[in-house]
Amino acid sequence: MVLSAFENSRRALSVVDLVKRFETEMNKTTVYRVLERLQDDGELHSFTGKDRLKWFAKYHKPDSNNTTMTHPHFQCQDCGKSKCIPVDIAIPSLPNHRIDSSHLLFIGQCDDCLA
Amino acid sequence: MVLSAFENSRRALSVVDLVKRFETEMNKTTVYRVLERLQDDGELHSFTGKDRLKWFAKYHKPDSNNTTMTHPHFQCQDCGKSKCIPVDIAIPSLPNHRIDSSHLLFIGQCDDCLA
DNA sequence: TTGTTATTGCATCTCAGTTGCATTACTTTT
DNA sequence: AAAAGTAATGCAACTGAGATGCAATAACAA
Repeated sequence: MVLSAFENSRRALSVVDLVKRFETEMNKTTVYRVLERLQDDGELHSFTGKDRLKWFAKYHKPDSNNTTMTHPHFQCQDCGKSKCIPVDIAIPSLPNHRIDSSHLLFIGQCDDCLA
Repeated sequence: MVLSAFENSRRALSVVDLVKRFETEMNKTTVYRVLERLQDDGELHSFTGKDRLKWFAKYHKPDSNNTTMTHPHFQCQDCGKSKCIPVDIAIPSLPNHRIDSSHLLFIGQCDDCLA
C-alpha cells in the first residue's frame, strides 16, 4: 500500500510527504517502519534531500559495470521534487582511503519547472 | 576564532562538534550565526554529512575548468570524520533538466581507520 | 554624549525522526 | 478450536538539530 505510492517510476517521495499522505490511514510511526522494512527487503532505497529530509524511491538494481554503489539523485530547487538519475558516477580516488558508497545529489530545475 | 578551528586543512567540522567545542566560550546560537556569516563571506562552505548533520569546511575556490559547482566530500563510516575531496565530478546529463549545484558525499574508511 | 547598527545570550519553539509500551492481528502448534 | 507465540500497528512521549524572537551588550558614527 505504501509501496504503491511509488508507482513504477523513478519519482522519489519524502518521508514527510508520505506521512502526510497516509495520515488518515495509518500512523506516522507505522509509515516510518513500513519504509524501513521495504528498504530492508530491497524494494525501496533511501537518500537525503537538499533540505536534509529523508527520501525514498523504488530500488533499481545497478548495472553490472557499476562504479558507484549508489546512483545519483536529482532535486528541483523550485518545486522540491526529487528523482533518481539512472547514471553511474565515477568514484574519485582518494589516496589511502577506501570508498564504499556515496550520497550523490544534484540540484537544479526539473523539466516541469523549466517549461 | 571559530574560523581558526578549521586550521588551513581540508578537514571539515560538524556544527554539533563546533557547538560543543566552544560551549564554554560562546552560545550555541552564536556559533550557528558565526558559521552562517563566515559562509556568506566565502570563508567557509557547508554540506550535509551521512548522518544528516551540517558540516563546515574552509572554502576552496574551484578550478577554472570546474564541472561541479560543489566539490565532493568524504566521510569515514568508522570515525565519522569528514573532509573535502579536491576533485571534480562530471555532471550527469538529465534531459530537460538544468543542474546548478550538487551535494556529493562519498562514504568509506579514512586513512586513520584503515591503518 | 547621543544615536545607530551589529553581535551575543538566553529562552523557547519547531519539527523530523526515534523509542517504549500496550494493543491488535496473524501464525503456528497442540 | 483453543492456546501460545510472533509480527504489525497505534499512541504518547522523547530526542536533538536547527531556527527564531527579543532583550542586553558591544562597536561604531555623528
